[in-house]
Amino acid sequence: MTDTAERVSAAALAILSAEGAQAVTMRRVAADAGITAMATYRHFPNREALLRAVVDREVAEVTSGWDGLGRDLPFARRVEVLTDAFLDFALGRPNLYRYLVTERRSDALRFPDDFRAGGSPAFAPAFAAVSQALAQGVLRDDDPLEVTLAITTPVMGLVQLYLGGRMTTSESDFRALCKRTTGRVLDGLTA
Amino acid sequence: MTDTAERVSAAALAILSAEGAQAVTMRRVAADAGITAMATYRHFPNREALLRAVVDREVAEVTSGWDGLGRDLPFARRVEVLTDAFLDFALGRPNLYRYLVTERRSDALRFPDDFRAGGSPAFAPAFAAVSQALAQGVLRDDDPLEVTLAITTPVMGLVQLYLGGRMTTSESDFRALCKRTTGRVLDGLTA
DNA sequence: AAGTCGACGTGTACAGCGTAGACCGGATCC
DNA sequence: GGATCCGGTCTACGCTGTACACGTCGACTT
Repeated sequence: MTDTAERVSAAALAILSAEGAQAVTMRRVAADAGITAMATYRHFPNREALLRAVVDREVAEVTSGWDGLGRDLPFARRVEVLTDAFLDFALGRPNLYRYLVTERRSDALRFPDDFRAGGSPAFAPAFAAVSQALAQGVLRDDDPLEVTLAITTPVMGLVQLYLGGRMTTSESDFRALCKRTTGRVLDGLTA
Repeated sequence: MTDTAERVSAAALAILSAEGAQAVTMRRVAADAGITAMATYRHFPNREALLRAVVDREVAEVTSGWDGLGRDLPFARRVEVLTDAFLDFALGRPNLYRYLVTERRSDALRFPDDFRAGGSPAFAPAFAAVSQALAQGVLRDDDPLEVTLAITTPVMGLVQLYLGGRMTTSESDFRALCKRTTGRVLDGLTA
């Protein structure tokens, strides 16, 4: 990656993080990087590819620490730690997260095959934790992929509400709500 | 609502449903409605307001039948029926649904106050079902709002994955997965 | 009957967007 | 030393939302 390409990426990431994808215009990115709009196309074929490259790198960076997270903790605690890491990302970089889940890309990782293969950096740690808990008999015998979904999707749904401005709660209250919710999923709701 | 305004709405809804919000341009809506782009502004102050009006009406229409849904069924079945109705909407009108959850509006209904007051047409039926099940002792004693979230957000998260093209499953398999997931939430995951 | 007014519509125009295409200086390679 | 390519510029095209000035027509007032 040349120096200029690096500056372009950095500019795009800064705008995306601060103001969201719609604010990332080629002209503005180029201006911030100190070049002409058209010079940007020497480094990225088009706007979409630029955004994708930027987001991919950032996601890889953010999720790189998630792998061994809470490996030695009891399962319920481990889930909390993973949830916190996920929320750090989703709430800490809301524009990035929103773009990530909103964007429809053809090369997206797909359930169930890619997920089973551990291709998704965000899903894999949870999947590993669930698999281990199943092996240890902490969780009732069940399909590990689907159990992982049952644990992770509630938080995704809650984050969707929160980032959509549908919750008045403070961030810390929201985080607590997420943990209570996963707790309910683990314990069940029926009497 | 004048006849022209009605045609504008209809045109906007058609484009939105078929191709998504980004395809709804004022010029195209106007052309489909048989007027000039600027005439549209006689009826709606701007594009955002047009989209909002259209979506609001459609959502009210779609959710109007959800109220008494499955009232006489046992709770688990009732949840399935509500899930199906929700999925009918989310999967049947994906562009509409996507716009709805993506859009950040200042007047959005907010958790917990508006939800408790039953303001959300999509949330209220589930909330009513949960409240009743709590009263009948079918569900373990808990906060009804949060229990409703625990039941509904997994499906929202799954739909986010599905509509984002992150699932290879067929629609019917996906619907079954949604129901298995809510089943797991009701029963709990721990051994 | 004449005058006024508001609702509805058009035409023109502007600034901003992604990006195609032509061009150009300089380094690098045969 | 000529060819090639890389990174950059400038210009331009076809889109977008929408501001603004203007025209028309029915209804209401005087």
